[in-house]
Amino acid sequence: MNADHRVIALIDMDCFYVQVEQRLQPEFLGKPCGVAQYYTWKGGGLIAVNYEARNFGVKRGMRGEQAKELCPDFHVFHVQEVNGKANLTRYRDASADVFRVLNANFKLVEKASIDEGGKAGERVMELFQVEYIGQLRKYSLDALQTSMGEKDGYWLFNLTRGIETTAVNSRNLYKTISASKNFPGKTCLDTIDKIRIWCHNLAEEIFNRLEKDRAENKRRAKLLTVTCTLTTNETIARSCPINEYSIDRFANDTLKILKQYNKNSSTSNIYTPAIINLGISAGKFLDSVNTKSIADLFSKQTTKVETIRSTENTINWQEEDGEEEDNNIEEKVLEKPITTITTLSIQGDFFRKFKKTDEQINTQLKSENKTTTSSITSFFSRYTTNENVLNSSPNKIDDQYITCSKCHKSILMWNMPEHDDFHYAHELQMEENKTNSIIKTSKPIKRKTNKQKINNQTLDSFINKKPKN
DNA sequence: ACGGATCCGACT
DNA sequence: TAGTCGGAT
Ligand SMILES: Nc1ccn([C@H]2C[C@H](O)[C@@H](COP(=O)(O)OP(=O)(O)OP(=O)(O)O)O2)c(=O)n1
Ligand SMILES: [Mg+2]
Ligand SMILES: [Mg+2]
Repeated sequence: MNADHRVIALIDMDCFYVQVEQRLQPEFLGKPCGVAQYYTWKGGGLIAVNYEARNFGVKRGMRGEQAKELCPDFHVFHVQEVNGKANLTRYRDASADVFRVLNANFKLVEKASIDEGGKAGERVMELFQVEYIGQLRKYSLDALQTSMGEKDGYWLFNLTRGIETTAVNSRNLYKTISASKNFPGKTCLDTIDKIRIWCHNLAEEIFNRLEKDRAENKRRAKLLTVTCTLTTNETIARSCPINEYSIDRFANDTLKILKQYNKNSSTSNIYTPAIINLGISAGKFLDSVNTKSIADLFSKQTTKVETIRSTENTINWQEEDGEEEDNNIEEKVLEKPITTITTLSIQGDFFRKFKKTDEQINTQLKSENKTTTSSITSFFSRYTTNENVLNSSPNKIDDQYITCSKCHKSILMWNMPEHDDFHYAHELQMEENKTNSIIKTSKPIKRKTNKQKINNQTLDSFINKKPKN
């Protein structure tokens, strides 16, 4: 794909977790609701809020109780809990469903995280006193590089001229699998017994997710990282190798690491300073097919697991039993890690910021804008019922066709939103070509609003797939 | 007591 | 190159 002529579509589900719940309980469709984690502390913390509820001022991060004050009819869905910890499996699975559909229908799909806010965007706006990205064109490459650094300045210079050739990544696989939990206030983990239990709970969740990942993606995590925050407010992260997927091994390894920060006597059950956040993460995935042969191809790589310094001694990671007679515990053998993709950190932040700006612009452009919006259920049905959504073959019944007013082509009814988008994109392109040819005052970016939704049908009749969960 | 989770760059 | 830490979302 030539980066000069490519079209990148951005797909972002509306209030995703809420829709996942509504799909399971359709009686709440059209009602203000949100998804919260936990309950006992002020009705739980909201992590997703639908648009009906946003109209009442309900926001992510609010407590369920506060949402009820703002919106008496507000309904709270609660995240499933397993062993007293929020478990996001339902949403991960739903997300995987979305990506299965996307991957089956598009050549190149990249998972991104585009959100409002963003420090880099703010810094640029502040520094250069601009509101729109195009206004940056009045600054020289030199000026941009002086303020933003050589790399980011160059990127920005080209970006403002419509030049951005970064490849779209085709990978969607996560690089880490992690499970963590806060233990605020009185709930802090201040005894070995409590810590042991939570090491086990987190280990179990990680294990389950790793096993599923191994089956689906034919790879194995090689590194376990334990992260904890103590009441002293310091955060510590330590890693150890994963030799085998096992709940007990994960739990025991985690516990062993944590014990090294216990200032109390090792015979006491009291743990000081207490733990207010505990997390386990698995990463450094390696393909499990041909692992042996691949490992043999490269000379053995030795990786040092950082020594843990305390005033008295230096402790290194070591196996429980001495089977692995690697007495030089300073070094352990790990296979060569997979190559990681690097991207400029500024990119995501920058877009995030200007996305917000765009939304401000939207209010001015309301009347001429439209947006293609549909429910999550219609997303699945539409993109799974047709063999080839984008180029569906025209051997269908006549009354399913409509004539496009712009190009007078006969278009399958359910392809009309996409077809219409084509014209929309085309118009944008023409406009952009005009403004790009000459460097002059920039125009606000023309953008679709979220308000006027066409194709917002909640087409229950199209539902042919329901989750089991 | 604004949680759980993921990614990435800087630093060493 | 590997592990740790912190920032960002
Ligand atoms: N701080 C956050 C942000 C998001 N999410 C979860 C819940 C969201 O439903 C999902 C998708 O994130 P979005 O930022 O896309 O938010 P929504 O889809 O909920 O809302 P919008 O309609 O604005 O996209 O990720 C979360 O748990 N914590
Ligand atoms: Mg969003
Ligand atoms: Mg969304």
